Amino acid sequence: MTAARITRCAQDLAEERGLDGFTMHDVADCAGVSRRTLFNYVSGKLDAVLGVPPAPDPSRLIEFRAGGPTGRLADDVKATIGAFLDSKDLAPEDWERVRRLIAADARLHKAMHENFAKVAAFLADAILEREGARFDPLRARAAATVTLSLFDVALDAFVADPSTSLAAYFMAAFDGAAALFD
Amino acid sequence: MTAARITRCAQDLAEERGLDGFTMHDVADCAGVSRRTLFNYVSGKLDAVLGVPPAPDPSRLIEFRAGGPTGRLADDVKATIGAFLDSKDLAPEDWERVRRLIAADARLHKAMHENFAKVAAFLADAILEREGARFDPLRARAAATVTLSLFDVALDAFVADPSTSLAAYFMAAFDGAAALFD
DNA sequence: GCATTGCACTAATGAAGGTGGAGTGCATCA
DNA sequence: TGATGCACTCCACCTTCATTAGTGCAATGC
Repeated sequence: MTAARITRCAQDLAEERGLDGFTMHDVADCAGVSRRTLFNYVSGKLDAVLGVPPAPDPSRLIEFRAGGPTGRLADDVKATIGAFLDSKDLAPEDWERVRRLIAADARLHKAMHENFAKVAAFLADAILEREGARFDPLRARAAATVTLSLFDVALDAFVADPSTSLAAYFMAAFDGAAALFD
Repeated sequence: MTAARITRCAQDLAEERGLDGFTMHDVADCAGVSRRTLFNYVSGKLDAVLGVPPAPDPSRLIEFRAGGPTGRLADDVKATIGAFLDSKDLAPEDWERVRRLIAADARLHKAMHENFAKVAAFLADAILEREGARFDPLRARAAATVTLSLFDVALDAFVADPSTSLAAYFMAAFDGAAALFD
């Protein structure tokens, strides 16, 4: 449908001409909507190219806040973020294209980081709710920052070598960080 | 002596005029050395203002690589970084001035981050040596990135509220991250 | 003999100005 | 009610220029 068409057009144009080589008017023409309408589907140019970011699954968040799915915080963070990262159901060649685009322009890399930063902040709030007084604001901040930095590690690894999925790299980075705190 | 004089002059000038409002020639005149000699003491303008970064203590690094001081990785990382952050022996009012300068100019904040990034990379190498095959490159990268992000949390907290030392904030952030992996 | 310094050079940065296009609000239309 | 046209603001990027940061090298002085 329209959002997918927009993404495909934006990616085609970005690969051909680079991020600065096409306008949102070009994308709109390609996708068959007006430029104004385009912004009803994507929040900006970078998201047009990257595709609409997935929304966190409300039921998983409810479960997480209630202490699930396993009861162990680390495992539950892992499961929740892993599911989020896997929720973007792209074919391998689409992931490969996203990877190439991210590698080619630091602004896209930064946008990925920033999109995930929102998720990490959300998760920190959820941790505060779930864990109560055990987590003060500094701890919540540390948790969010660490989660985000592990995403960065995973993203860098994915861009460098896409034979492993972003979610799997995140899991590995998470385990690596856990080993630091053994 | 000379390095301390350079730092004091650079800080005076930075507080009066902002980072762009004085030249290295001004600092040199104030400190009583030539501009050329100034660079024998500091690597650049930002380090003139922040003071020369401490060097990691070689004996502590040797101890760390050998599996010390306690044998538990998390405790040893904490102890080693804590000692490093405490090794800059400034009076409270000097720390307060550094804090004000960092808060006033993002470039100084960034320089602090980058100075610590070198330490974090060093530590990751030391972890690789100490822990051997248990830590592959991705794990080492995750460890370094997490350590650096916890420094960022500590630095932000210190700039916002300097009633606690940078080292103590780092310890608290480290414990907060450890709680994430419980 | 080594640290300081002067000098000349390159590289980097900030300021200022301009521009195209991103992003947004609002009214109209189908 | 969603799509669209239109007008507007804001912003990122580019260019130009001047200043200064940073650096290498040779000379000097203690």
